[in-house]
Amino acid sequence: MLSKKTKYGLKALTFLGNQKDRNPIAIAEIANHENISQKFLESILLTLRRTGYLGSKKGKGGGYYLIKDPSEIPMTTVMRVLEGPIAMVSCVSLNFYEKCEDCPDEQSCSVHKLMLKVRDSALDVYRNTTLADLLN
Amino acid sequence: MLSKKTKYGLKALTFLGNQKDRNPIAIAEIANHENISQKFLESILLTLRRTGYLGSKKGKGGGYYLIKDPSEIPMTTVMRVLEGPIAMVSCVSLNFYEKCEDCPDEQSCSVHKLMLKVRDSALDVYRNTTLADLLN
DNA sequence: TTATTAATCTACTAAAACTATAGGGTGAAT
DNA sequence: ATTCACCCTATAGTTTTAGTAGATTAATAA
Repeated sequence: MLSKKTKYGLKALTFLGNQKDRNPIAIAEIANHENISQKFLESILLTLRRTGYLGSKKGKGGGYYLIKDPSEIPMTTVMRVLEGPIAMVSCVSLNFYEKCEDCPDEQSCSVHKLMLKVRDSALDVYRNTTLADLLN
Repeated sequence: MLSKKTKYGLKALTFLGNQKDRNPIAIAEIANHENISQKFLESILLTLRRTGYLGSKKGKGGGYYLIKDPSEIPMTTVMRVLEGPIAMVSCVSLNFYEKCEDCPDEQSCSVHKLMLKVRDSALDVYRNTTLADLLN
């Protein structure tokens, strides 16, 4: 299951991407429009800012805005930042590889074989989809 | 992340599929060979039996054995039984569809769009992989 | 200039849900 | 009598999803 964190993060990015200009938009407005718990969204937007997708402005009239062009925001990194590793098992993870403790031989492991395929297919989707593809 | 339930279930199915004959194999032996908590594996094998993949025999010399040919066990149903819906969001699930409460319009929802692609690609893998493909 | 207001930032806490596992008893097959 | 699957329950641990309280920053009104 996709975590709400990822779901909310994607919706927020989309909402910001759909704006005409890039003026700051308050958390409250995004949360309201997308039916998201404001405090939860706050922490999500913070991590998206730290990743380099969003800029923020404090004080009155402040809020969040897209820093990059939507076509330069690939789902690969968005998913990694919000949801974590794309691989369902660490032994097939590109960025977070770890050997399975219980598994003596990766090559002959059925879980490894299957999850490798699944990872490749998911990666294919994420690599070929940017935020721009999800906008209206 | 793939749950250990699914991981263990797959390993058990593979272990049984790799046997020469179809004699019953005790839970303890499978658990031992695959480094699995025996009690946990017990409940997993039970659900696999109820799904119709495994048969069991009680008493001395008892255990579990494959009922179907490995080529007739598609990963689609194995994953659904062990891991749950293949879709990461219920609004793109074939077998467990549910409308998102927060989302007013599915067609314009970015999460929906993305997860539809991911589901299709995962489904493609699972549908084209049977237990036979994972054996040695 | 000063006070007020509106917003992000930070950290801590808490409730709820889910995961993984353990324990003990029952009953069937040998 | 023994060996196994079967079934039910409980529980520790982890993750998710928030909520609370306050600090910080910036714009604006007095």
